[in-house]
Amino acid sequence: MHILITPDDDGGAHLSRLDDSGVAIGSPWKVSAEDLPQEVVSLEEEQPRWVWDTVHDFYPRLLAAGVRLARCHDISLIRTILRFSSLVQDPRYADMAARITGSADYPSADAGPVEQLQDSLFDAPRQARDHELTRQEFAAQLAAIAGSSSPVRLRLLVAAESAAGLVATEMQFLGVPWDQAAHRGLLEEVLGPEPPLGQRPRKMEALVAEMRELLRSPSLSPDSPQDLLRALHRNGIEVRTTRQWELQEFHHPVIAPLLEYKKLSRLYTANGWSWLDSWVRRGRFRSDYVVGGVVTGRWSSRGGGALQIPKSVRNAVRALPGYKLLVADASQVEPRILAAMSADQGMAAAARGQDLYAEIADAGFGGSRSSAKVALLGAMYGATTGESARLMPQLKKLYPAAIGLVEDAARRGERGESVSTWLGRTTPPPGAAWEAAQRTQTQEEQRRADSWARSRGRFTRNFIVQGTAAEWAECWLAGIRSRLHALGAAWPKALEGDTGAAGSSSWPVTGPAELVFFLHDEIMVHAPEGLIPDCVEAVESAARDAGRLLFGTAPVDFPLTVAVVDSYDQAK
DNA sequence: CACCCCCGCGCG
DNA sequence: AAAGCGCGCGGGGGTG
Repeated sequence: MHILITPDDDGGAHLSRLDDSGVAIGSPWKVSAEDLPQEVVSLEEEQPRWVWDTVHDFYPRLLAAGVRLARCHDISLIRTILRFSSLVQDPRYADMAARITGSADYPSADAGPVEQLQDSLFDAPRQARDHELTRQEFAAQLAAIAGSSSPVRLRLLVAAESAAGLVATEMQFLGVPWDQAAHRGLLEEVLGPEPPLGQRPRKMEALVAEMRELLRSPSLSPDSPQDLLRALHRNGIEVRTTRQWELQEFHHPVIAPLLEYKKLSRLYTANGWSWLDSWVRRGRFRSDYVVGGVVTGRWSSRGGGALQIPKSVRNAVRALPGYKLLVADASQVEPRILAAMSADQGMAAAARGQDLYAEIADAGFGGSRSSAKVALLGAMYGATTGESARLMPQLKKLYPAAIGLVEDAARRGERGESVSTWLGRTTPPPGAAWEAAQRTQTQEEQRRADSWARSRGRFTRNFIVQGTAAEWAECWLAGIRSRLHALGAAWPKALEGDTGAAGSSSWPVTGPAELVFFLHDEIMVHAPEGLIPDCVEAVESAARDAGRLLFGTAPVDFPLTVAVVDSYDQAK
């Protein structure tokens, strides 16, 4: 059973029941903004799949009203996947998706078959038409999937991606528990007291004075790469850039304070007092998570640099009293994914244990784990120089199927072709740069075309691995979510309305064990101490399930590193 | 003034 | 110059 829900101008919604092909069962009905949460709760008892254009339309306010939903189909997220997927063979959905994403006046423009609805059924014809057009797109998505070369894979991807939309919204709603006082203490210790507006923190100012002295540049402005570069050159330090790793190569008294300054400056500008004031409220750091925000299918984030929380401030991420943070990290996901997708027997054998790199080192790199790791990362990223490139032939001899798979993906990219992940997410078309590269005349143009092709090859090479790893991670995440949801339902209602344990009276307790963070191959659950063993079991069984869902019986393990801690810095 | 690009660095 | 993949963000500096 599907229930389609679309927005109204007055904050209410239009709802309708749809069958398994997306065909309407009966007529849509209208629900006011006020009645919506209760209506949704009672419909949820039928265990429907909620169908909406985007999770943003309704889910945030449903969460605020204390409503959680089990499953959905997120038309916008699925549009992004299906419009390019090479598994979809009928071009009609891609055309529809192009119209929707490309023209601002859709859906009112291309009404077509629904014109007859105009005069009847509703007092608000335009919204009725929007509801019907949304239904039509949903039906078109189902048809595209059913007619694809692998409905099984696409259905899994659609379920995982839609569940990801729910998790992302829930994580944004909850926020990462953040101890503001601990963060301030840490800043004060490293940078000195919070400076007045327009001034540097004391410890940074002291380093600036020291550098000006050492470089005999009284007006040096270390925040300006140009200015800094000139000052370094005047003192015989012939760096080409002011990057850390390059500065490290030089021996000069100014290097140490300069590197220290850069470190402090980073903390101050990226996660200092103003960051705290902008992004942390009532003990929670909240950010927008953008599911499918990366071409490969990874998430991106908007606001506060949520996916770049530096190690140096992770001590401020703290469980509330009586709670713990469960931090689980999937080890070496990308090489394991490569082993499974390529069905490379040798690499799969190496991927059966806890440390894949060590196994590969023993198999062909004289036991050198670091060599094995550099070689494998180079193979997945497309290294062309240095140690990594030098080790490639040996790696290819050991694992011909695995290395063949990424090399084939690279060749396809170089030719301007597309590649796909295991579940069917496909690279977007190369676009104008590729067209231009086809019409080279001068040598310079040819050189740039070659450079573009190599770059595209590195992208497609990595895309299949990074993208499939993202699919595994979303399946893992969805599995954790549904297990925690079940745990929550079984948990005594004691926590309901109880804000004492949380210590922050204004925070709604919406469930006992919460997914609060996700970072590509790592998750964080915030849960009462007593529930932690169940959460660990949930996280581990979800990882096993994710491997089976994608790769069936393929003999590749996806082991986790699990830590139960009070603050994030204690993990790993 | 807004806008855009580059630089550098944080994360996986 | 470019440089092994994918991101977001803040600051500098130039442009209109």
